[in-house]
Amino acid sequence: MDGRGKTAATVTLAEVAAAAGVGESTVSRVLRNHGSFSAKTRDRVMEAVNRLGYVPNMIAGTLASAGSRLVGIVVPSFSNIVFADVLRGASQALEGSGHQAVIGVSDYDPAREEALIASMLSWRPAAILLAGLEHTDRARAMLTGGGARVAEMLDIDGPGLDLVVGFATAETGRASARHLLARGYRRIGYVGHDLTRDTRAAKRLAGFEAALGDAGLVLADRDVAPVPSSVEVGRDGLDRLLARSPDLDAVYFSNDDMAVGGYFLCLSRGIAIPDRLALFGYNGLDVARLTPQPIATIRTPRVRIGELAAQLALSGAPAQTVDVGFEVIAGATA
Amino acid sequence: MDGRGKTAATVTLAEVAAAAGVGESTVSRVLRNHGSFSAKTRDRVMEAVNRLGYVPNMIAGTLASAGSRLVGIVVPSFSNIVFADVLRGASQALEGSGHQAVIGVSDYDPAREEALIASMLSWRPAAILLAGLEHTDRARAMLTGGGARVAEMLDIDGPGLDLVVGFATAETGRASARHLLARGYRRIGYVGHDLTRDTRAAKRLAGFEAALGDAGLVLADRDVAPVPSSVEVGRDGLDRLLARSPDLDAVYFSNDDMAVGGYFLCLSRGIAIPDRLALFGYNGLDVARLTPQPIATIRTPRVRIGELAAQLALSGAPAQTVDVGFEVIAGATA
DNA sequence: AATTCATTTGGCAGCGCTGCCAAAAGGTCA
DNA sequence: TGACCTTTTGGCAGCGCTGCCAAATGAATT
Repeated sequence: MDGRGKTAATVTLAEVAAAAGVGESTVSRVLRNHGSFSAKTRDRVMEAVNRLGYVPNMIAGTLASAGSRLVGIVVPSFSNIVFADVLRGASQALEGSGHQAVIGVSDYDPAREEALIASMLSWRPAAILLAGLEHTDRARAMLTGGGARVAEMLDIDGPGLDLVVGFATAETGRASARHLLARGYRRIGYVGHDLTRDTRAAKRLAGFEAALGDAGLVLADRDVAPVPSSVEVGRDGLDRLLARSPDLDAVYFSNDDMAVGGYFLCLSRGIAIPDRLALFGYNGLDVARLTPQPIATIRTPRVRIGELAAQLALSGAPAQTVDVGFEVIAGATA
Repeated sequence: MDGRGKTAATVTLAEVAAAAGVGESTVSRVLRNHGSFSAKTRDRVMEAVNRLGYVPNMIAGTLASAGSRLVGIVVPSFSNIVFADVLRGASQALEGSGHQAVIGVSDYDPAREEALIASMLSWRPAAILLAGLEHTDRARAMLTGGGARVAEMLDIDGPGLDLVVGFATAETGRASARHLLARGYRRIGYVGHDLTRDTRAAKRLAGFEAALGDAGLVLADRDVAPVPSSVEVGRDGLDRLLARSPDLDAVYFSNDDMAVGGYFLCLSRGIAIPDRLALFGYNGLDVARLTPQPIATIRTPRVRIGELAAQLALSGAPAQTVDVGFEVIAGATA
């Protein structure tokens, strides 16, 4: 137990073969349940495997057979429930097919994403799953090299590299605006977080503003904090926004974390929801549906997106874009 | 573009060597910046690498050099912020040292954890990071095989296999009880989730009850739902608990998700907090600190735990248990 | 018993890279 | 100029496994 990863006495296939008194290829066939062998042989081999505590070496197996059972996944963050759900869906799908997820976090940084993609490709993964359609040119070039299938998840507003699984991001913003407009709200503000990093949040806002424009309106005011989204940032953003524009009758938040923060501010201040102020979020977050008044939001099938992306990427499906849709949840705050 | 992961025309080290007019080992040395070579040679090699778009094959490299730069991480869930934070910490640490995280989700199932460990070991990882100290015997046996360093995270209440990084789980329960007792609460209930799967939640409850016992008290009532924790389960659990035992003056929740659900129930019902009912959670969850009244809870350094576990496992540190401690956050609900 | 065919098995050449060693090239000094 | 030392370089044998092919075995048929 010296602490170094020296693999003291690793048992190899050849040793198992010798112990079982069969050839190496026979052991390999039995272990992979591939090709034919007699029941007697199988028992002999399995006995030796268990007795010696043999653990197959995927590194060698992959090298020999060309084509790994690894799948690279790059997400912007672990903390955002959106990506946690996507990862969950993807893991589920991978589990079934005997693949392993190699996961990296880009922290919403395209350069980090590029670096992660490069290092993942060096493991010759069967597929790479990414969030969104925005990548550096070099990342694109590496991915189109042809080695691995590529699935871009969550956003379908634009051309993809291979597989694209998601929903129309800008359209979610438009739908949110239409919902508020249909309920008669006219003096609408926006509370958001770092839009330069979170390009999908920026697309939602663009769609939202476009729909307001169609109705002859503009965003009355906005507060955008250059930091990641959180309950706190939503609360403080709404606080600032209302200080500047007390006459707003509705606020669109960049996501449900932010909206929950706004909701808490209203609770603390005794601001009547939705009569005095309507709130609209984005994500269908668990906690936002269970506040005393469920928060109006957009629900997207995130787990399904991860699952479908993984399935398609591993099934050899042709390059395509799959729109899984989204749903407006009316809630009680708008 | 037939969709199969065939790696159309993969460039190999040998091809780069030929293109640069040098030997294979020279290319290898330059690429790994290891051993000596002249500046002129380096430029020639790098030019060829870029021109051909060479991507090193880690599979082959690892096989040849014995010892991979993969680190296996098995967590019970992606959705629970605790593990998201631990993963974030671990990823950060791995990033710096040029390692890749291979992540699996056990869904709180020891058998699945065992299967994941087995399949990760077949990638000959440098280390394996796990949540908690509870594992199947076979999992333990595989892990002590010596191939990879092992770090068990979050819980230090018991013997570990190698490295253990966390805090005294039962003691968090005791501290929670002492806090409530010090504030004068005596009729205390518990609202929890699936304790057979979440063994750490069970340990917290055991500690909590032990501290009550020290004060000559017992848990007045409890509601335990056999499902994963969520805001909704906490809300409904408190609802049931209060229907049965309306005279409780405080409730301990299995975690902050659950406590937030309870808090929302109180808001809806107009139950005065903490005068009529005190609430105590566990986790130091973002949203629980931002409710109009911050929820009393225990904060643990989760990101730090992931980071430290990864660092120690990769640094060749001797087997040891590191207690990173925890903190009682008084909040406004107890 | 001889022939044919299907099933089961073993041998061995790589997969692409690294580590080791020996050889070549370059520098220094007498 | 030649001996000696240092730096740089190339060759090649594996790492542990899989895929291919040929050989051995067994069953069925004439």
